[in-house]
Amino acid sequence: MKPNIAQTHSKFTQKVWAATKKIPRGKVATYTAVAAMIGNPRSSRAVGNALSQNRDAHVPCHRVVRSDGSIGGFARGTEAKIKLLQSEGVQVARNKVLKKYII
DNA sequence: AGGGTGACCCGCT
DNA sequence: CAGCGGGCCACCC
Repeated sequence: MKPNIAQTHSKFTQKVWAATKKIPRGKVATYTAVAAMIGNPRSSRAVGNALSQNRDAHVPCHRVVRSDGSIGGFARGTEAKIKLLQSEGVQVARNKVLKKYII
């Protein structure tokens, strides 16, 4: 269960968003990669948590996928996430982004 | 301080 | 290739 979403975001969460913003259009990064960018290569799970808190489009959270290329999650649904990626030129097949697009 | 949850990951079967 | 189990981490009550 997810009670109420806190408005005050921790340092960690902000770092996650900052790293996510750096992902270039047309490319994608894995949760682990983002975790590594902020200096916590093992916090991939926590990264997913942080991104789930972000409901705004200012952060390209749709450019973050799983390490195996599978889509992962998205507040507005997996379908929407895939569409966004494709609209940016990222090819998706069988609910997975091609490895070549992963940084 | 402790327990539960989640947009994860990896190894084994 | 799919399913299961155990491990990791940050955050909430």
